[in-house]
Amino acid sequence: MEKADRMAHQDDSISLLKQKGLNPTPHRVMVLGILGNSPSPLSPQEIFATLQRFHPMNRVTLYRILEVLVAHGLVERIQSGDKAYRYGLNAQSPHAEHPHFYCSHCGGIQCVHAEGIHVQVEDIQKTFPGLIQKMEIRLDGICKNCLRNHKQKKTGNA
Amino acid sequence: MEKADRMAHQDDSISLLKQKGLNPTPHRVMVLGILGNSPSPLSPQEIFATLQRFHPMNRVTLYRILEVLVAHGLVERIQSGDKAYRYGLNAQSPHAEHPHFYCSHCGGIQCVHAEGIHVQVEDIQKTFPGLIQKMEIRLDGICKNCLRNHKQKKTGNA
DNA sequence: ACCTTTATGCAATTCAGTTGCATTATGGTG
DNA sequence: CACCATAATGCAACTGAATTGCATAAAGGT
Repeated sequence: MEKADRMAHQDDSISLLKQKGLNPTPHRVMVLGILGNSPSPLSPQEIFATLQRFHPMNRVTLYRILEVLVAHGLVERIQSGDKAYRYGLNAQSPHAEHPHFYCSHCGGIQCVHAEGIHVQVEDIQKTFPGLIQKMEIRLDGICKNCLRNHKQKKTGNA
Repeated sequence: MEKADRMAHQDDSISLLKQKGLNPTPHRVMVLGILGNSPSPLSPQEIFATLQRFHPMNRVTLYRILEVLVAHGLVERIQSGDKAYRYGLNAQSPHAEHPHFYCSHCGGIQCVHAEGIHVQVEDIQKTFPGLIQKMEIRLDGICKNCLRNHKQKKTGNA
């Protein structure tokens, strides 16, 4: 990646943080930058590993930064399908509700952009006594890559 | 609950286990019975606590039994919204896809039976390169009870 | 510079879940 | 019945993610 691009991304992160009244510390900028550069949500471990390469930081600090970013709406947190959260940038535009696909083989997560998914939360809310704040649709299965790699080996039952 | 009911449930559990070729051990029958009596999915901790009252067993044994039950399709495992799984009986009839509601305040889970939820997995599958095996819709929010308790605090009503 | 607040680091802890291995049923065969 | 094989359970120790408490460093305001 060109240096100018990185700088631009950094500026983006900085202004995002400032918009939310958050101190744009180097650590926060880095975390936000990593999330912004990723096409899919990342686990804290993945973020942590990426950080180690250029900008090592304490695990706890990462958790706390993610916590702050989520609390201020800069980052979305979704169920991963195993036992951990994944983090990704919140779209600035009204966040289009889309399913996430979780590969039970490699543990990877993908965003699924599909028409035909129109769940009317409002309709549910009409009859549901609690307060619905968020909806998450998760698809479980085997991703394209694992499917391909698996086809030859796959023999017999599991 | 009447003794006859309990016995009937026990018989149910036993025959379910036998149907799947599983040894209907007392522990397994107990776990299945607890799940069958619960209107909503339970965490291993909740199941464990219930077991302690009449039928104490080792944590590990519970985990292993749940594992076996899930593997044989007797029990469904869903994401809880915090970090743990919840377990519930699989409906014998073709399991109607329904959302689960997760209360971020008390951590409770409820099944939501709502019309107006018609996600066409088949439509997604047409354009999605991976293999979709399962879909989960999770609603997050505040449940009726927590909502009420929360209002009471705010308004001072008792 | 001084002090307060904020951000980060480090060590220790929690908690769910898992693994390895010993022990106890259970079932089948001679 | 004795004997062995297997399945089921228990116990202890371990893992890995996440959290907490407290110490230290950095940033901001007067």
